Amino acid sequence: MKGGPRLVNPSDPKHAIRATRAAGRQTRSLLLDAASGLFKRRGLAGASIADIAAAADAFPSQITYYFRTKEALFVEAACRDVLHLARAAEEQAGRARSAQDYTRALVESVLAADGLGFFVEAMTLTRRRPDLAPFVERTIARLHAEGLRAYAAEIAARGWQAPADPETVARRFWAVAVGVTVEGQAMGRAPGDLVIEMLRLIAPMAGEASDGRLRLVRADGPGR
Amino acid sequence: MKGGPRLVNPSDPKHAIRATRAAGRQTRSLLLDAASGLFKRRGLAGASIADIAAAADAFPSQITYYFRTKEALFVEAACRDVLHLARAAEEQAGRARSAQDYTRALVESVLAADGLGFFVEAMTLTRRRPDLAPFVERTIARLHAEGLRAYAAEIAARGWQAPADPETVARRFWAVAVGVTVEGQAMGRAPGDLVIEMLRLIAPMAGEASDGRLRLVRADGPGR
DNA sequence: GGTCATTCTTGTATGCTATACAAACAAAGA
DNA sequence: TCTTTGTTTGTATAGCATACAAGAATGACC
Repeated sequence: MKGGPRLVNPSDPKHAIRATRAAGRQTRSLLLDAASGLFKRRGLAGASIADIAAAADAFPSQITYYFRTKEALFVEAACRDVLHLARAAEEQAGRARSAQDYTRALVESVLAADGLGFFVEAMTLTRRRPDLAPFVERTIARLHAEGLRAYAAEIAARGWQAPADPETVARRFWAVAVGVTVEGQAMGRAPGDLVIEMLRLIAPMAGEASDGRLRLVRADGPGR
Repeated sequence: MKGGPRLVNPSDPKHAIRATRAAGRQTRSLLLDAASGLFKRRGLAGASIADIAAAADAFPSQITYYFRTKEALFVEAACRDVLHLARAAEEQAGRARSAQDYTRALVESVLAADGLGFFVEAMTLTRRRPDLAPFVERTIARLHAEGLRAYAAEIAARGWQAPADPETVARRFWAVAVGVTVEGQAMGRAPGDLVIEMLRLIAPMAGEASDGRLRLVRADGPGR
């Protein structure tokens, strides 16, 4: 039949194509970048496939070729983004000299420029698209685990004592960050206000005493 | 010109039509009910205007007539729903005999059947549709204020002492509820797990002592 | 170097959806 | 009865995601 039509990914139509050749990897990456930028600003419904393709200097069909659906692209971009965000926040916090500064730097970075809002939309999307849930779940698990590692490393390196196990603190941190982000979005609050609100929320969980100081103390100190 | 076409709401095209006649009020209400049911289960993008109209035995055009846009209908339905949810939760909690039971009943009702997920989507929608933000903001303010009133009433009626002012507790409660709901959705956790998680999160804020008991005590007791 | 399968790009077609719009119809009030 | 206003019924349209077709590039193997 003189070639005939070649079906896209005939072996397993459920999975997105992992670009193998250099050009393909490049295109895929450019699409992800463009999607990040537009989705972050306008949300899932606010950015069309045509917009994204145009921003990446590509064809709309290339999006369906590499990601199957717009929503799959959205989730992949959001997950990649939030992991970058978390890494940047931890790096920023790593320069802190006290437990209080550490927490504040972490919170400020995470809430800055509404980086979480993007990922929150991906989280809520999984209700309608359960097939994309595993991707998001893995990302949340990594957030907890990597935050856990960074937290544990900080504690060990600085000789502090933690008021709760790192995993619990990490889960609390992200749950509260999500809640504050969403409410802040809806109420149109400035990032600075969100930081203060979140610090107030997580401080007692992190072990803030009534005098406003964190209970993180040196292991050889008077704490615990 | 023999009548001619009658433009929809020519005076102010920005506002939805408040039904005045009995039939109109009925139609509007049926549409809201149908929208609540479908949106709650399938989300904004998961339910089409045609679906909702069919469920309400109405015409798609009637939705645009009464609500201008699908998203406005979504927000109105979500806000109405979450206020009902809050009222039901407070009524449920009102039967509690201890401060611990009060908190637990409140949390269980709010997290039951994912009633918050619907409203969370409305909150995040305001980023893309700032014109709908005032509606959501007013609802959040009412949630805080009514929860505040109920909380204050409980405190006064039972002679308990609060560890923080009611407004602060209300804001913390809702922020944490939102965060736990979203993470629970994404991680596919059962409602029971969410209740436990949220109780752990808000307990220290509500004044839980290290022995697990809330610090809410009778005013003539040993507390505070 | 020729053959061929695979990957990727380019382009078109389609079905669905929200919504704008037109006009008939119903219900009051003058 | 006539007019105004609210409501219903019906049609048209533009935008969208995506399915699909087929050429073009790439690389492996003989």
